[in-house]
Amino acid sequence: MDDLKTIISKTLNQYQNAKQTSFKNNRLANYFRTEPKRYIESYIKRTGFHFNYDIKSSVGNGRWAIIPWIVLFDTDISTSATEGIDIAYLFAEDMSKVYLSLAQGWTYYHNEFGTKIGQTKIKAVSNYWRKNLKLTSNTFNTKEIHLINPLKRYRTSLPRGYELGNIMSVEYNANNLPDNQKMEDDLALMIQSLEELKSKLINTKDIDLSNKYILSKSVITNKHKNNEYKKTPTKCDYDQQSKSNKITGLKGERYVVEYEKSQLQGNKKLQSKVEQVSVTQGDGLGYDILSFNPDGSEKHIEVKTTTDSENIPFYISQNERQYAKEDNSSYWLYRVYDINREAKLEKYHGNLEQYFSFEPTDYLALKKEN
DNA sequence: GTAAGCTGGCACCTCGACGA
DNA sequence: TCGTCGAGGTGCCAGCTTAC
Repeated sequence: MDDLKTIISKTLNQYQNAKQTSFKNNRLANYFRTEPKRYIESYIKRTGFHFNYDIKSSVGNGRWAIIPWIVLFDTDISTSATEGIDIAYLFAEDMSKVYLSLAQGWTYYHNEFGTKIGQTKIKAVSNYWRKNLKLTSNTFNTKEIHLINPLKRYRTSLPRGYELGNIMSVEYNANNLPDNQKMEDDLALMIQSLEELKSKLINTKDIDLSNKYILSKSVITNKHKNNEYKKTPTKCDYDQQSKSNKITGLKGERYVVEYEKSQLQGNKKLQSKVEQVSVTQGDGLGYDILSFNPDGSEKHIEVKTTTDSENIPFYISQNERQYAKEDNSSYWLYRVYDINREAKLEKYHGNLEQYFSFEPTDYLALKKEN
């Protein structure tokens, strides 16, 4: 199986020649349809990211595409390259470069608004996300990307749509591709950004609703100090951000696993049973880490991690609160903070009501009966 | 008035998924 | 295995707009 760098390098080097040959049963086209999916899937499994995803790639259907692409979807918010927001490798027409981009599907805007207005709309939404996402790394920038020759006339609006749909990106020059490890690291950071964006959507099941919300520019988000509500395009949901920040969360969980093992150094049998169940069994158990007390009784540890101080509030669901009450004797909440500097840990045992106050952050709206 | 550019509609192509 | 259908993409063409 080829790695990410090899896949991208092969495409950059061979695509223009391949375009001169028949599209049907083309070797590069077949390679491009299968190999990126295979590699990225194995990468996600290896890294332990937990989200529902799909991977697609295209060099065109029936004809060679001007801009070949590889797309990684979070299927909660996007299932097609034509709509929603996803992570895309977009190859420049002249194959001089490829962008890893947090990208919007252009066809949605095209079909909804037509080419001219659609371009204005998609640009507005890109700008919105640029302002409202934290740039977690200096790797990415929010400059416009250049996939096509601006002096050339194109029959299709797709390439320009891809350019305008870019929210943030990193450019890889064909003559100076980074090593595979750097590409994987960038992909991990981009997944982190996508998950942050997902947490800020108005409705993750309806991207159309979120787009309309952004385009309306009448955004009610933050609770004002005087219990009034103000209109602002900025959301500051620290809790949601914390929840969505998979990388930070995984780092925190791994930190706790190592910490717990260090506490069980005298009992190798118990030490070997410490398990990151959020990865091995999924999120449904109500806790992240299975560990043990020295007497062998189980500890069910929920890990809450932030990059900032311990005073930053964190998100906890109603189910998690309920689980803490029901599993009072075994339940622990480990609060990991300053994870990117010198990680620190605070531990809370049993019912969380004695340690924290809780504020509701979401409401379920039920239609009133007439 | 005319030519060039832009846009949307439509036709057509291939591929992959799915069901009979 | 074969037929059907949807997805994703491009080319052609007519109609509208704009610049000279």
